[in-house]
Amino acid sequence: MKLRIAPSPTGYLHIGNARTALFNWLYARANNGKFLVRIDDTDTARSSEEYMLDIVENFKWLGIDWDEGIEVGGPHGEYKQSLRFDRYREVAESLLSSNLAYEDEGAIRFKVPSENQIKFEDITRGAMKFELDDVEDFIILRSDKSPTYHLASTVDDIDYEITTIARGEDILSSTPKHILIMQALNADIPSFCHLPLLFGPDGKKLSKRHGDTSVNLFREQGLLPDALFNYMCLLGWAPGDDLEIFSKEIAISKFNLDDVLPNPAIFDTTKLLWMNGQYIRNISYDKFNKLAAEKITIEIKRDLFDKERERIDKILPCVQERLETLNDITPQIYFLLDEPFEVNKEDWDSVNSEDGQEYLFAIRNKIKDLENFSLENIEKLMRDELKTQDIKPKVGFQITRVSITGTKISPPLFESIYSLGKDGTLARLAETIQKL
RNA sequence: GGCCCCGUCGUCCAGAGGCCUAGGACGCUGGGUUUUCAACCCAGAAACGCCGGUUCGAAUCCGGUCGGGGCUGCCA
Repeated sequence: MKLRIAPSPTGYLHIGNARTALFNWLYARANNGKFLVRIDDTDTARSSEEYMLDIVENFKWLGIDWDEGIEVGGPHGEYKQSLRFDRYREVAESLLSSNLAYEDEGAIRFKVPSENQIKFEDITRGAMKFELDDVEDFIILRSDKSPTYHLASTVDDIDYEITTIARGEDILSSTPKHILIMQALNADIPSFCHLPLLFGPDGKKLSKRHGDTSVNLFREQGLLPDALFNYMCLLGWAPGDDLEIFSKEIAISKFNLDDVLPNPAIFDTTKLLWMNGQYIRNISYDKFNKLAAEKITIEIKRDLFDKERERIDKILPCVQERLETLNDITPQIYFLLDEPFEVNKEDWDSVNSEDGQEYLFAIRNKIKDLENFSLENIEKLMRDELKTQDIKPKVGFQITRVSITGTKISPPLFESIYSLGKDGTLARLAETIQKL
């Protein structure tokens, strides 16, 4: 069994293409088959090297690997259609000379036999039947002698011995043309599977007009590849037993193209974000720490100082619990960086009170005298002072939070203070008190 | 218009004649926990497009209808 994905490098890797690649990959892996990646760049005007690199790079990022094709090589050259135009011309010429095609204004058209029909079995859709009367003679070689998609794709599928073609449903109506070419070339007809399309929230084929739907974007937004992978699996398929969060291994062990739903799915990022949060919470501390450092560095556009790293290390476990994407990290740890510190005016006003101010003075003096600046001692000190003054936690803690972190929304208070360190905390408190 | 595909909660999925007074998840609403935001826990609202037929019995099979979508390029 051999499957393939054949992206056209006319744009960054699109989420729809990624999903198609994923299902092909899963099916190949589930059946001990081969998976091949080739580049369908017959549209030379719109294709670019940059897009090709992006597509390949993002397949890898998602954890999709391949046994044959672009970059990894194989018995059929470089797996780029733009390098095989001679081969396609040769096939077009042979079709021409055997009278199965004809010239039309410099182009070559395939002659579709009339009064006949093409039947095939689609893996997810069952029996398909097309009347050839409805299929026009179609161009296989353009007047500039470049091949069209129908020709190039079909010739490659034959030459590379693809046994199962699983692609988007948008090509379902073109399949009779491809079968026609295969028959004309006396090739074996592979199995076909037309996967349901991914729709945007408006119920239309997912495309540019729905905004950026590239895999890149999700990557930049701080999605984990495993989370995206898992989520895409769920678009048109499920492993059963109401299992929703699962590993690639599980997916491979359960996957079957037969089970893929024939109806389109709307790509909605809400659940994806939730799932990403689940994945973030499940990765190891070390891995999270590494990812977080990378993200922060990118966002503040400089390396972290050792002191900053120490502080961030302390708070990260708390941060890991309250994230949706990796991009949510920096705002939460920003108060620990050696960057200009600012208190949000609105937040300050909403937590400011006379009791609060008194509390601030008191804990500042107590912290100054605190010898062992441990998490436990900080908590004890702050709770004791609450009792001394007989005020509610909210009154004392919230004003402290804003003084220390600059905002009402932050990681847990004691951990934040502990991470900031004694000197840092005293400095922040002093700064606030001075402004009173 | 023609050809083709599709139709279960707002969304994703379960359901392959009786286990369905339709299940799970996200989201939503309410509650709990709580020093903020999250996370977490509990509860709730929420769907078989419609009409016929087959059958003792249909979300499941058939027909029609309506609705949505795709293709209809010398794009893929």
